[in-house]
Amino acid sequence: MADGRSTSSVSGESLLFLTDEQLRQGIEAMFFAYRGFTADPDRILDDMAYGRAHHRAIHFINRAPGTTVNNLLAILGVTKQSLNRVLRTLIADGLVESRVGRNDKRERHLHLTDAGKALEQTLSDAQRTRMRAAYRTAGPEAVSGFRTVLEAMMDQEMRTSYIRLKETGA
Amino acid sequence: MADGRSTSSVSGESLLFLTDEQLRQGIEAMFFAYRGFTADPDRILDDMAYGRAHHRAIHFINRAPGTTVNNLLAILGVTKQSLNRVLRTLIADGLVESRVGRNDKRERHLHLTDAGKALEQTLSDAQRTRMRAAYRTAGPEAVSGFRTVLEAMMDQEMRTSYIRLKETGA
DNA sequence: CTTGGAGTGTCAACAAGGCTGACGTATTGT
DNA sequence: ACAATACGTCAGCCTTGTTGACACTCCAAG
Repeated sequence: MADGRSTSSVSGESLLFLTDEQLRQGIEAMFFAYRGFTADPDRILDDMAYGRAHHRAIHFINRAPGTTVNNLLAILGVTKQSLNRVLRTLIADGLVESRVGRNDKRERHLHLTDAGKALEQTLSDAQRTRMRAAYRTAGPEAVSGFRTVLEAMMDQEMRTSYIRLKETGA
Repeated sequence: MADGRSTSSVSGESLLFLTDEQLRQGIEAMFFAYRGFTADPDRILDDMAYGRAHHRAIHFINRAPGTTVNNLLAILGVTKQSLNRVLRTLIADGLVESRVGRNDKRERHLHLTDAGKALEQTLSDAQRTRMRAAYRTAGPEAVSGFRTVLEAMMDQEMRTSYIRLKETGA
């Protein structure tokens, strides 16, 4: 560590040294890339009365229709009060529908309305466009590596959520 | 788009189709991974009176010692009022030093004090530890792809900043 | 059937960290 | 001399996170 160096795994024939400099470049890449990643939906949301928190809620409700509030809470990693404020406006604006659970009537199952789906489409189109461009530029092998590193970077808890969603969608 | 499919670049012998599903998985991977990415320094900062904004300022001052306020503003992509609030506390707490420019006395050149460097080290150690673990798990080829995709995902402006920093450090 | 606890909603208060607008003060360059 | 630049600061606003407290519904166990 003091010499800014750390041993690493072997890659085929070459030994990889992970210097602090290499790691820092990765850190900065994440910082700058995340800014780009959120920029396009942010621009769209700015014109409306919504923010990034609304986007996240809409995204995951669309991804897992009928999900409960508690479930969404766990995925988003915020307090119910924070989520509720966002959810309330989305429901009031007719983008999200909250249905009382059939089996357990305490639970609320969340669904996007047609208007909600339309907004989701608009937002994720914008985000996917950038993603698609980046993927094409980088090429398939790079994309595979990209996903592998991101997965390794998640907390165990989040990795579980991520995998579950991934399998749901596939 | 309606069929959830979009053509892409050719990869050696195989044709890559970027389905909306694949893109969405990438989007979710970014979301979950970024949470992990910031989690460790956030925990440390929570115990002090600082937040993520302080971390960012400290990081880039350390990265480019003597940088001007305007320069930092451009890299961080915030207003001077936002940055100033953070900078003021860091200077008051003796972590950052602001020196009047030699050539142009309007400019303030920012440096970390010893205490500032110590905090920077603590924060980036935590972040690098996770990064190193992820890099090792994923392997060298994945790391290369990871970086390639992230670079392609940045805004042109940010890519320029990123590259400049990268060359500075190397 | 009562009661504890889980799931949910909501109110209040607060903090971090973005933003805009306006203004002041050096300093520099034309 | 004057305009532009670099910086600092005050005031006010927004979003989105936090705690704490409380109420309601409903399920399940005693």
